[in-house]
Amino acid sequence: MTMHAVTFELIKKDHKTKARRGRVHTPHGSIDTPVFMPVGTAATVKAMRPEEIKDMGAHIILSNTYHLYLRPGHELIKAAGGLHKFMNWDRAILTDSGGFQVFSLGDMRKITEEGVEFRSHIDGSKHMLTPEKAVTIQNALGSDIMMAFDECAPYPADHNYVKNSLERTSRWLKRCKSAHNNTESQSLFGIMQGGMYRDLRCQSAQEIVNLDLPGYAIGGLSVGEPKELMYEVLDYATDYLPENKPRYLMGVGSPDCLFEGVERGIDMFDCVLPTRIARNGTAMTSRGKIAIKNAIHEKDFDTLDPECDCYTCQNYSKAYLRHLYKSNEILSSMLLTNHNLHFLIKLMEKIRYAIETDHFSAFKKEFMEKYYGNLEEVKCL
RNA sequence: GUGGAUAUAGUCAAGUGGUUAAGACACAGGGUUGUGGCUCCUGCAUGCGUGGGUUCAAAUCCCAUUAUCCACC
Repeated sequence: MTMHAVTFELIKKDHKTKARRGRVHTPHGSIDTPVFMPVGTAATVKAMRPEEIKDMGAHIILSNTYHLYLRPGHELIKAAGGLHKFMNWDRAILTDSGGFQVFSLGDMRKITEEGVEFRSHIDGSKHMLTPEKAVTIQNALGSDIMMAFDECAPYPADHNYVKNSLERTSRWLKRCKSAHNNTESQSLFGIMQGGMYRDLRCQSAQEIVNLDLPGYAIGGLSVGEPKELMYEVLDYATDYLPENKPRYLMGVGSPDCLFEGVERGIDMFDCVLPTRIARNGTAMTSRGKIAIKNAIHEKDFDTLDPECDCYTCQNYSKAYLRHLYKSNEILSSMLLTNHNLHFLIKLMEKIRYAIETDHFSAFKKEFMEKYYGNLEEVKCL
């Protein structure tokens, strides 16, 4: 039995669904699950100070291997005393491996058995990322949870391509595990691939679970496929993962997807959605999304969400927020980001409470009706 | 009063005889799911100060007129 820096405690299971209430323990504190993790790609959750994210109840945030490797460089962050110290965040950090960037940065890259050769999006310089390198970088960063270096297959992709890709990802995972030697302070999570194919999801799961890692992620979803298809994959994907380890659905963060994921046994989520749409003028509220730039809010002196107790909703009107957005003021991003993150983090708190008190399904129904107007339309999204 | 210049969308403007009048900003709507994002997409003048005329064809040429600006009396 390997000793892991990160451990999972399963506290309660929902009776009607696969939803679970748990707790992830890390060297930088514990995280109640299901949890939504704000994304701070470049060692900062855009427009937020660490204190703000803490105050709204976040206990873990994400950062990114690829981006920090290119700028400012992992050696510099190591010299600064590690990522926690560098960015003034003393709670848990999960770092993505750069596998997703290989997928999203598209063109200028070449995937081989050894790893991925790519060009920097910053200056065009040539680099090679391998499983070993991704681990080395994440070791230097000192994140609590390191993600395996994987290939996120695109959608659509044929069975043969996805099979080859997942098998290579499994081989890469073994290399990641071998390269990772400070298991007492950092934990490595594996990533399941397999696209939209059930047999491949099963195969991928078996291969990664064999390595007895402290946690497993489901990757390769939310890459452009219809939501219904993602739910279909999730229906069985979580069953292939061990019950006593945290399950992390990568890149998912719209409220409906969070509910659907939790319902299918997901414990951890991350997504740029709340922070990105905040910067682009959209707020998530208990009554659905609000595009603050719309003319209808010009003289609306009410707050974004009457049910919200975030800093923004305590102090500012929609008319003011609209003005800030239209004027391109920095405070617009700050206030809307604060609100959206607060909204999702509180939503997850409510979901955890609902699981604890055995009314998850009822809470889901209540929330969805209010957020999306009526449930019939949600299926069409 | 005389001479000159300019009048094209809410604003700044391209176009100087030939198919549905660039572009930018503003305005209006939409998108965004392991962040290459204070971003991307879409819409927005049947109309070129006004009235005539020339021409197969005029924002473009001609005449008149109005407004604004600049010089000089």
